[in-house]
Amino acid sequence: MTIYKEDVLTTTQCRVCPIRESTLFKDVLKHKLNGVQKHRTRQISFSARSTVFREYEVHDSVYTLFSGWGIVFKTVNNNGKRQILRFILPGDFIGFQSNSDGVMTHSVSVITPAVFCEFSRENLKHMLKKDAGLAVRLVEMETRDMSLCQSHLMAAGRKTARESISFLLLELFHRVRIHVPVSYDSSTNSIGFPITQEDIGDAVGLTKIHVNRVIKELIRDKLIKLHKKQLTILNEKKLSEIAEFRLDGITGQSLV
Amino acid sequence: MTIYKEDVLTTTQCRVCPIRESTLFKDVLKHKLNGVQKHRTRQISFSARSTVFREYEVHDSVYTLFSGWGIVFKTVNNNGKRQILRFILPGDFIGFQSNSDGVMTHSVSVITPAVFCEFSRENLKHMLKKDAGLAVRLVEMETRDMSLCQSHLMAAGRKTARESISFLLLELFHRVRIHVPVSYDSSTNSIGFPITQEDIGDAVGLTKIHVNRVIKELIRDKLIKLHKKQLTILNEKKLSEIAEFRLDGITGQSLV
DNA sequence: CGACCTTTTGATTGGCGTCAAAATCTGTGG
DNA sequence: CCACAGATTTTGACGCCAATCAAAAGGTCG
Repeated sequence: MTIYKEDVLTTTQCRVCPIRESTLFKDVLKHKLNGVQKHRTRQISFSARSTVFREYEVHDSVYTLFSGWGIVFKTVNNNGKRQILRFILPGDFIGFQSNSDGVMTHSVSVITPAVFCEFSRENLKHMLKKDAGLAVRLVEMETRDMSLCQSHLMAAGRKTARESISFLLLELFHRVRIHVPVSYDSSTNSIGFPITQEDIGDAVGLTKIHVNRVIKELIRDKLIKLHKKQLTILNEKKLSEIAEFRLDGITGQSLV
Repeated sequence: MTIYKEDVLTTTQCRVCPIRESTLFKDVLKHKLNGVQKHRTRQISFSARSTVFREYEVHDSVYTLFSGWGIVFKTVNNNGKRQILRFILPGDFIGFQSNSDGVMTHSVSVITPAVFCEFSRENLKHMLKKDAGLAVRLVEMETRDMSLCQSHLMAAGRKTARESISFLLLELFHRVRIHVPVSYDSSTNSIGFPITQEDIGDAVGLTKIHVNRVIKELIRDKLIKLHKKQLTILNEKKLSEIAEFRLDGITGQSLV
């Protein structure tokens, strides 16, 4: 983990960052950014597969991802197994918790090289208390993440391997397509897809071996193509049926 | 579903209700309750095993549970299987979503006879925009629920049946003990426990048959007792170790 | 008391895990 | 630019946890 930039961001720097529609500070950018930036805000870059913070650690920053992919996960101490709770894409917000001791309930690390913008959680909490609009935006993002988490719970608990994996692929495909358009190639209907089959397994609750068997099936059935870190959706209709996937909850519609 | 009381609640009626510490309207009770109550607020009671609202339906109310137990769940359309996403206890808040079309992403029904207090979601959204304190409280509750959902995802994905079931029993035990003290008997360390083994299975992603086998084991090992809708924790230390259970995230500490 | 719901037990099956190892890809240094 | 080491994917054999099927026993409520 290397500090990319220690000093405070300027408004200009933030404007050029690829912050997507549903990002926490969307409205803030217009008129309150100076307030946000006053307190220990900086960019940090991480090398591939490195750790941002760990479960059980005290950590008092929150982050917005600028570029790269990351994961939020927990580990079973008994057996060391990992469960990925969600994938983080550019524009996503992480690290917020409402407990007062600052002990994290999950770990975050990155898959690819990644750049985050860091904020103080305490400062964010102060701002939330004063700015209802900001708080509402946070609620929105939380409910979207909650909806996704619930879909994953349903997949892990009640769906077959084929269904769960199809769901995850479609979810990531559409999140990238909508929120990270630079990584989406509309001519081939494909996205950059930097995660391993082991990551997929840890997200849906399967072993990498079984993930591989199922993915080969999906490829054999001409539903997807997966090659050189590129994921192509060949038959979205059929895949969506298998996964029982629907776009609501991915789009992140606004409350306002 | 029967309408218990059509007219608006009075402040007095609300005071006597067993609203627990972390309820959404905690602070509001003091000085803003009139505002909350102005718009179509009433009590509704449901008979055991009846439905409050269903996934895919448009539904524009939100609720606080006064008494009884309920569940939030989703159903796999392919095979009709149910996944319980969370159990609702007195004081819990349900029905909030940030999507604008009001189509619910999950179903809610009750286990026991239950009484809810109903609010208009639109009205709540308006209030949120004006009242940062209320929004912050909602964020708090959302993050607590999120933390629980993530724990369940980890259980479903990466824990054994014994571990998952132990976790669920401990979670419910402590939530009742802390938030519904009337249902907790400290002399026997037991709680009223109205759910079936099938409900447990649908929450952790197992069949009722397997749940039964595992629960019999837990009873044989003198970790719990389960009789006549009463759950007794006999060996909390060992059970917590098996489940990797910790109280953080259940207590619902305040952000403020 | 009778119908239905829930729990319990037994027998059998199957989806996915585990173990092992080969094949392929990737990135890094010489 | 190649070589090599480690990471990732792929394949096969085998085992086990939990699902499925079936049915009895016990509880609950009108």
